[in-house]
Amino acid sequence: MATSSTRPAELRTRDAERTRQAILQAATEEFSERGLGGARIDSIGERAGVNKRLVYYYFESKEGLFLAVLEQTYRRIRDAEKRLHLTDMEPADAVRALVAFTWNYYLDHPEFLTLLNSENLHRAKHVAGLPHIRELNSPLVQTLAGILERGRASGVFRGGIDPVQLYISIAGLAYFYLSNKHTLSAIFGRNLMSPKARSERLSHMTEVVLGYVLRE
Amino acid sequence: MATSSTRPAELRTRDAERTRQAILQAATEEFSERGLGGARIDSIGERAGVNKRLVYYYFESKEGLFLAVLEQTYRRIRDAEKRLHLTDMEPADAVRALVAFTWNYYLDHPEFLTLLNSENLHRAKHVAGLPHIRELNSPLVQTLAGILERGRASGVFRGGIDPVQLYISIAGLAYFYLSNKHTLSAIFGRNLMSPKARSERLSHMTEVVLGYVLRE
Amino acid sequence: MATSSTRPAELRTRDAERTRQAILQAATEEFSERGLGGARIDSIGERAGVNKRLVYYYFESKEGLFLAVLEQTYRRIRDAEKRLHLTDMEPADAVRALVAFTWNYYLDHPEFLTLLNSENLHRAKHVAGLPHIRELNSPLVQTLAGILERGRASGVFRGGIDPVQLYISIAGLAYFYLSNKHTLSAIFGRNLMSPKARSERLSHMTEVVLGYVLRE
Amino acid sequence: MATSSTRPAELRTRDAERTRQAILQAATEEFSERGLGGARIDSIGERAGVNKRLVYYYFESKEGLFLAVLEQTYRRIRDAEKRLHLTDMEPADAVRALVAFTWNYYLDHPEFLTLLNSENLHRAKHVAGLPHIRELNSPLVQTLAGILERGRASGVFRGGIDPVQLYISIAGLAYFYLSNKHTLSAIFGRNLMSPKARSERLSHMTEVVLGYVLRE
DNA sequence: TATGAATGAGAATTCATTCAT
DNA sequence: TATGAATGAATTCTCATTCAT
Repeated sequence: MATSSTRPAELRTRDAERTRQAILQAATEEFSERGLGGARIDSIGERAGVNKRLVYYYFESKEGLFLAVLEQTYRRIRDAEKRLHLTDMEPADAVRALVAFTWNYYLDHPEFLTLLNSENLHRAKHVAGLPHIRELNSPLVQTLAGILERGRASGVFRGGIDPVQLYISIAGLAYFYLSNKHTLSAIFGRNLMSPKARSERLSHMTEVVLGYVLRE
Repeated sequence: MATSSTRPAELRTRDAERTRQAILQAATEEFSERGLGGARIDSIGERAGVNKRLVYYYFESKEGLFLAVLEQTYRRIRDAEKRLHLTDMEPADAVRALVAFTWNYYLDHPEFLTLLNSENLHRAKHVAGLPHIRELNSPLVQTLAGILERGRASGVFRGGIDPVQLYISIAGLAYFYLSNKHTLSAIFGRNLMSPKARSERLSHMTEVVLGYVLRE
Repeated sequence: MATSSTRPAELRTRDAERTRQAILQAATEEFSERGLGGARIDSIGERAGVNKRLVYYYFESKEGLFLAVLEQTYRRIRDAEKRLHLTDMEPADAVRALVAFTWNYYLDHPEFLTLLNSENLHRAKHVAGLPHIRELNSPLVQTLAGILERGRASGVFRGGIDPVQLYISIAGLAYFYLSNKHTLSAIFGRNLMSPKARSERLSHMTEVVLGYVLRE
Repeated sequence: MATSSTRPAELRTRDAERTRQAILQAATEEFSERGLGGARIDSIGERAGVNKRLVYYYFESKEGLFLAVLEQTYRRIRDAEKRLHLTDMEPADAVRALVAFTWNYYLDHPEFLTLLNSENLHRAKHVAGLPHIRELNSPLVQTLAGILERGRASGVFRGGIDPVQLYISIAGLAYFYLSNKHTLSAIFGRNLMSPKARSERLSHMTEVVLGYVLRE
């Protein structure tokens, strides 16, 4: 049991925001590891080092908590994207950077993939109810449109590329590999997550994307 | 009552097999719609129109049933792949056909995507225990290797392409779009599943893959 | 715990109807003693000597069980009313019999009063959803109308009496005394339930009703 | 912040009393609508617009609050009764006035009925513990005794009427109709609370009571 | 093979109440 | 006097699974 007596001193506090964040963090891990259905409120309380009842105090219900986790998860990737500054780069470099960013972000934040899977299993019913849903839309799509246009204008990129399609493709190239790493590793009998394998995957992805956007 | 015990043996067997298949089909739907954790044995019994107890009679446990569903699902896609006959085609046509097949199969069998997600959420623990696990490996990888070599030899394809990477990329281009269609639709505010959108996606995917494999 | 091993032999059976009735009986007592909100499913299971889970197996939910209890309770009083045969009596005797029956039924079935109170606390939301709700209507109102008419025709009863009003009045004369016996006893400091007190109440009620219906 | 500690004492006291009353009023509504078991301290705090913790500050516990509500409720009806001045009237008029008062008070104070039901469900355990319990006793019983005696002496009333019985009967005639208005309306399929229906009920009640007390 | 009845171990959620400020 | 934070003990309900026939 995670009663207050077992909590480390720095958490044994009446700091609401800290408690809220601890729960959110614990929930992100739990939902990410077990899915919405498999996650246990008990377990989230324990991970956060708080009384289970507090989860309800702060988030109303399991679904409310899941929604809060989803929101934070989306917010974080959008924040990371904002720090990319692709517009300062040459078009081809910008595309390379985007592919690398996508790959690395998914690699470093596996919870993003599983949470997305959970939400899609539930047909996006949680995010669909969000008031600011369109803000979850990646600003990268706009940025990418600009990059593609710049590349086309300077003659290095082919024309007629839909930035939404390309954005989805870049994501897909990274996503499938990482999201299905367990079954792929088991079936191919090879470790897809070794440093070498990871490096090869990023190279491959970059080549695929550049092979497509670059004018021959 | 005229129970099966009064029927000739082969009829009894046929009924048994029919019942087994009904359960398997119902389970495929249930697991696909709700995930492993969210699926209900009760619900599977109802969908199959059989007593819940029979589920245990035929499949021992929920996990055993999930494993059987996974096996059948993999078997079916492998069977479909075998009917492709890519070796009879020109290399570029073969790649086009592979991309189209992947897209259409995922489109027609959404359960494949969600079941794979579920299994990966559980770190492939079910398929990992399969005795014939390597048979789940797609023969297409070998076929694709041959196609790439043929293309390279005839000068239409670039060299140095890893067939495993390419296979995963083709899958990923289709998978991400379809697996995340709910969140993507909600966030982009556009219907990704309209006939037009689907057709555009396939075109895009094909261009990306051909852009990569074709020698400039 | 009320596991099967603690159940008496005659209940340790797979007789569905008997189990159902045992639960219904236990629930009637529990709801009657503690109200809908105060009743405990655990406690009902224990009283019935069955696994708590069975309550849900047979009645879906606490509210479903409450509804079943209400239905049975109404059915029972209607059945008892049917056995009265008031139409065979002289009008004044019939009224006397009706008053006595009402008093005695409430006295012998205190659960009827408390269940009715609970249902009214919930604004009749359970019975309101019953398909055959009008069948809960007492046939006595029709019978009483006939008695009043016979009495009026033979000159012993006054005219213009609304049978619904009179039916409610007779019920009310008994109901208030019995339903509020605890507070009344506490406040008046006298035992309202002694045989003498009970007999006096019935006499009083009878006089009040006859004083009203009889022509002076 | 300018807290109450900076205010003069009598203002602080007035605020405290106001808060207490707000809680009491909110609790009356909550207990009345949901019963003792169904009432929520949270909800009472919200209704009163005060922090839930204050409820405990002023009333110790949920039961303590319920008791305070009961006391106030009884006090109010007794106060209203005191304003009746039945002794100034002719006996028959006094009885008419008492019936009308009872009916109208119950009609205007539905919380009295439900609170009484709650307290009886709990076998009067709260009021039983009150030190001044006999003060809850209606002075009307004494008054009624006097009226009955006056009426008998002047030859308009019959003799031998127990004022306690009559008091309970008058209450019962109103109580049952109003307390069970939801089930009765549902079952009879007619609106018992329309102005016409209410007026008819009062007429009926008055006739019943007068029919009983008046000498023929 | 088939089924209705029964169960124990959880699971989410509720709620009165107390703590710390 | 007032309040937000925190808690433990229920309580309803769920669910995979087993029993008995």
